[in-house]
Amino acid sequence: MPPTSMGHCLTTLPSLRDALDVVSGKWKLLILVALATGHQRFRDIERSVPGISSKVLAKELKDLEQHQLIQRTVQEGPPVLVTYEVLPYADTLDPVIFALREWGLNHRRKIMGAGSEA
Amino acid sequence: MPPTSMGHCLTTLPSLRDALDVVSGKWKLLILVALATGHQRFRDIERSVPGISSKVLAKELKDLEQHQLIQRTVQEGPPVLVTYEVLPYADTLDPVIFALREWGLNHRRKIMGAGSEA
DNA sequence: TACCTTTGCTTACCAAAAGTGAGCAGCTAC
DNA sequence: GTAGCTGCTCACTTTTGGTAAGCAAAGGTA
Repeated sequence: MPPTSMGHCLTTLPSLRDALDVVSGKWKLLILVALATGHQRFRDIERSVPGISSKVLAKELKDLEQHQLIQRTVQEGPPVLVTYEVLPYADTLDPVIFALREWGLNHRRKIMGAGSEA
Repeated sequence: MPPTSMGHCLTTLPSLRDALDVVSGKWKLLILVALATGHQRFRDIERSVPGISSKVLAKELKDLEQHQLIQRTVQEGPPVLVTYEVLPYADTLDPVIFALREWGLNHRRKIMGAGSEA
C-alpha cells in the first residue's frame, strides 16, 4: 500500500529527471548491484551482468565513476590489476534498487499469471 | 540509513532487469508522473515533459499502453478527443518514483553543494 | 621456446533508437 | 479564407547500442 499514490508534487518532475539523468540506462543499476555483490573486476562484472558487452560496460563504468558512484583502482604490479568498487554514496541508491526489484518481482508474477493473453 | 545496504540477494539481478525492461527509458516515468498530475491530452503531456518530442512521446505512450500502465481513450464527437490516463497498476510504480525522486533531490543538492569542482 | 588463455580494455563496423522539422486531417476562431 | 490547435506520422540526421575482432602484458603448460 503505497502512501504516496497520486500525491506527486511539483518538484517530482525535475527531481525525477535529475535522477534519471544519472541512472536511467539499461545497465547502470545492474552494474552497481554486480559490484555490490562482490564482482569487482572488469571481466567479472561483464560475466555477471548478462547481455552486456565490453564496450558498453567500459562506457557505463566511466559514467558511474564520473558520477562518483564507483571508484576505479589500478594496482600496479607484475600483473596490473584493475578493481572497481561502489562508493558509499552509491548506497543511497539502495531504496531505488529495492523498489525496482520489488516491482520487477511483482511484474513478472503478473505477466506469468496472465499467461493466457497474448 | 538504508536498511538494505549491500544486502542484495540473488534474485536482485533478474528482478531488476525485468523492471528495467519496462521502465528504463529516459521518459516513461516522467510521462507517468505527468499523467498522474492531471495532464491527460497528448499536447498537454508533450508540453509538461520538457524536452520530449511528439515522435518519442507517441512511441512511449504506445509502450506504456502495451505494458498496461496507461489507457488510451478516444472520445468521438465533432472534436475527436484523445485522453490518456494511468491505470491502477501504474500506481504500483509509486515507490519507484518516490525513491528516484528523493534520490534526485538529494543528488542535485550534492552536485550544487560541491559547486567548486568541475 | 612456442602456444594458448586471461585481463582490461579499444576500435571498426552495423543496427536501432532518439532527435528534428515538416506536414496532414479535422476541427475552431476570426 | 487563413490562421491556429490537436494528435499524430514521415523522412531525415544524429546519437547510442551491440557485435566481433584485436591488442599489450602477463601466466600457464609443456
